[in-house]
Amino acid sequence: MAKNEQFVSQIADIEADFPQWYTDVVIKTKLVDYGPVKGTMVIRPYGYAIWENIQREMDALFKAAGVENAYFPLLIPMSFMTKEAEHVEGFAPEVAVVTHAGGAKLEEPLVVRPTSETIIGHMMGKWVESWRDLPLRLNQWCNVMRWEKTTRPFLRTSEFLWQEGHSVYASAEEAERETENMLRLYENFAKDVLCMPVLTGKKTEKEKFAGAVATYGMEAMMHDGKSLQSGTTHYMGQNFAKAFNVQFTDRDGALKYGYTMSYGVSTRLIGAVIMTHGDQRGLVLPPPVAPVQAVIVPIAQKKEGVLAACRELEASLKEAGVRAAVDDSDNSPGWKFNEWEMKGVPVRIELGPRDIENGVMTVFRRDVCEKGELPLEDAPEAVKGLLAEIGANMYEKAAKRMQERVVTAETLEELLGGVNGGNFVKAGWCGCRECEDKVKTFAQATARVMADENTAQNCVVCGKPSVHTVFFARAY
RNA sequence: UGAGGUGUAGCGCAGUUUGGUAGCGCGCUUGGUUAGGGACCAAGAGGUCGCGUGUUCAAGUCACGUCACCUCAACCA
Repeated sequence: MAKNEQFVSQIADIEADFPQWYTDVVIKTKLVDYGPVKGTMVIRPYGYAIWENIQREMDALFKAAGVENAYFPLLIPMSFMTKEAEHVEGFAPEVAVVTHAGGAKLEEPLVVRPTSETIIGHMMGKWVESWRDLPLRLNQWCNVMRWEKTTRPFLRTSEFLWQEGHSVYASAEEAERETENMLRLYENFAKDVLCMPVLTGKKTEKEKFAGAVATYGMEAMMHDGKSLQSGTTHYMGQNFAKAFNVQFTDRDGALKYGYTMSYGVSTRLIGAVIMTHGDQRGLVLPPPVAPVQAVIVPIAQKKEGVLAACRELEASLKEAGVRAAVDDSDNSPGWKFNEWEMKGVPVRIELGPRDIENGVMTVFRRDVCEKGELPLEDAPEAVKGLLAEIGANMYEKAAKRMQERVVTAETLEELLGGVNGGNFVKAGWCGCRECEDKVKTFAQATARVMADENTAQNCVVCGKPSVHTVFFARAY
């Protein structure tokens, strides 16, 4: 018991020191380790398995929507980056540049992709000739590099894994619609797969992607009330099409520029999941992405028949499509309980001589930390039902917390009070950059997304009529 | 880039004030006993005290320099 307390105390207090709690959890649960180059992280097998599950689930949605996977080069000629003026301005400070290769200085420096709009735009310019080639809808799973000044595992690292989707359409309407559709796809993914509620909406001019006409984002609320941008979609208009000559001959025989859009989510989603669902014991993983959904802990495992019964249960769960595992290590049961709880496994099954005798299994739910008993008969169906219930409960819990912590403000003081209390603050905004900047200076909060409808009367800063109702929050 | 802090075993730390044989807890290895919430006993392995220069009979400890990391600020689809 004393030992347990000592161990648990190694994880920072989630209420008192949330950033430290986060760091403790990602390191101690062996999700990641720090890389030798500053700002990089090594994703360990347990962390990578979460990413694989995210990839698989999201890929299925993309395929169903008609998006195809492709791959483009890591290195981009510097000249590509400079073709779109705003784009280069936005990314220049954080690109890594390759100046030497093959033992000699390169004629033209190459940038390590911070995002692939330019190189994909370049290729699309070659591939698109006719209206029959459109729409062209591609996605790639890859790594990108952005040389950030301060980093934190998953939330902001110099190199990270993501998917970036890029599409060209013949008309502005279609491209804009796709931008909003993809935002909705992300929102549903957050809900159904990550059990995570998000706020979605259009970004302000100040916050939009470098080179975009419009950016939409989804923002998740972390335990401390700060916001984490967890996915974005961008409508580019013809900005990139013109920079990269993405032209096609339309039905009417006229040569026209296409309309492009892009969208992406990254390993940051893992950080969002950790910070949304985690508790004082460590991770709480949504069942759809948990590498192990049900761990079986044998009790008195050296006793005749115990381990065999565990294996049998494991096999039947796997048969039913549950990611199950038996922990037959030499550690004591208590040690295993704590270890797997810290690692966020949704369901733990304890199986000992007593259970086997009674034809039951002891079942522990990670989301509510409660133990119960279920009959061993029909265990796979029961566990599957439990996993679904856990997922639904995790979403409800997080959604309720978010709802409770969205407040409105009429004045800057109220806004400051709101974000200080760990809330998202819904407030009116006149639409000018000066007022947006004042909020940042006064309350260290930024406009996360704009609500679909303007429901506020006046701008929270200057008092002029409100043009957009904005969700302000402190952000990671 | 500004301010502050920390570098001692895999992890967490004590030791630095006042220079004198390198320590503790956890983890790890081996053997045994255990097992329903981080078990116990015994025996082990593991360190150029971030790096460099200097002072000294003697430096983890003092001085100067340097590097790395952390926190806050700034920066940041």
